[in-house]
Amino acid sequence: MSLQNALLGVLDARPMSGYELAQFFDSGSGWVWSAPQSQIYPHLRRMEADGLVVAERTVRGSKLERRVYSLTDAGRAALLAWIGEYHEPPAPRDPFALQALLFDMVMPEEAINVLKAFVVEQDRVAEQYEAHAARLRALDTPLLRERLRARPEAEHERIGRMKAHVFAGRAAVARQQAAWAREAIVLAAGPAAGEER
Amino acid sequence: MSLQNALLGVLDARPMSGYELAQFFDSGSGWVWSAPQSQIYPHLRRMEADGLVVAERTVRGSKLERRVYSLTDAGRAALLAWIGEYHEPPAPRDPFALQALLFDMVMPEEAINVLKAFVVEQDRVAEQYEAHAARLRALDTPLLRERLRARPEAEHERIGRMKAHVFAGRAAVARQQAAWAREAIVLAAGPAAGEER
DNA sequence: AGAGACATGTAACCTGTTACATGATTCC
DNA sequence: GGAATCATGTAACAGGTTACATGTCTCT
Repeated sequence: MSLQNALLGVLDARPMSGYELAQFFDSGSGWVWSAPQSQIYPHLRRMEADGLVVAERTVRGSKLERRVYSLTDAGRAALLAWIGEYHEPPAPRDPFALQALLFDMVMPEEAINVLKAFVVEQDRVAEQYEAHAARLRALDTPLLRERLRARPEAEHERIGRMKAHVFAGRAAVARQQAAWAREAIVLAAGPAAGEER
Repeated sequence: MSLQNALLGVLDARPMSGYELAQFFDSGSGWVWSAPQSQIYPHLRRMEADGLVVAERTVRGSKLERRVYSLTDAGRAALLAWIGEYHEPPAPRDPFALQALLFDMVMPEEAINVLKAFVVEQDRVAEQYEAHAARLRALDTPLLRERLRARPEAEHERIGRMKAHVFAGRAAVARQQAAWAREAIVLAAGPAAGEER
């Protein structure tokens, strides 16, 4: 269901082709949801069959067709219903926590190397999230600007702050995990030489 | 791959039947990984065919068969190799963040209700994680005790602290998310009556 | 003429979910 | 005798991944 709502949510900002949506979710911009092309094209067709979106066929040059999808009233209604309801979180499935739970089975140096790579990665993603949060707060991303065109100007700042806060939250989680991993490195090293009291 | 490593990781503590493993991952104890029975039984058969585990068939009563699986050397080696290597995190896919990004589309009260339910849930799971971390730190869970029987006593405390730290980390993330959601409630409410300066 | 972006799709496979099916054993 | 638990599975489906296939347009 979530892929569908992600697609509907982006199409609410502006109509897009499958290609544009695939770019959005395949890399970079799709920071809370990602999906490959091969999942997006068929799903758009299904959503069209279900009446959630309509495709306008347009031609670039003389032959190259694009199908530009936009929300129908039914699609928008389905999206709003989903957003307005609380949904149980998915079952926990955290490969890294699983790995970390078993670190006592390997040599400390191995665990520490894995943890260091984790720290680097978490700090990296935290920076990305923070940068994106800043752009949203400044109302300075292409998609947000499209979105705000349909909204009264008085709301713009509140909307920007709400969306920025989502990414700030992701960033905070990543920072937290990096800090956690740094503590884990100390625990994995154990009572090391030079650290005895 | 992770289901497989989760199974191997539990079997390292002690041999178990599919039924016991299914109970472990279906509810409660499987806090970092979960999987239904229907996934576990076939996977154990596959791991047996791959030589990662061996099943000892035993009979309870006069007819009821159980297959008790234990690690082979190959299984243990595969597990250790996985634990000792850094693995790229899975593509981000966070249904709640997606929902939160779109809260500006619905009425503030609706968003706030969803956020309140989220806070309750995150605080609840944080408590569970904290409780489990405390039990691990006290070396007081059945599975950990089994595990420690194969370890020199001098290591017990370090192992307990490392495992507890994993759950403490999950708890910290949950607390963080709850705090984030409380801030989000304020932002969603916006400049409300009585709050003007 | 060729490289790279534009544009849409299919096929095979793996993982995970929901529901169903079957029977034995233990405890009250 | 009946309920709960023990015990092992299958089938159909939904969601996601990797790789392949095809052709157009734009810019150099």
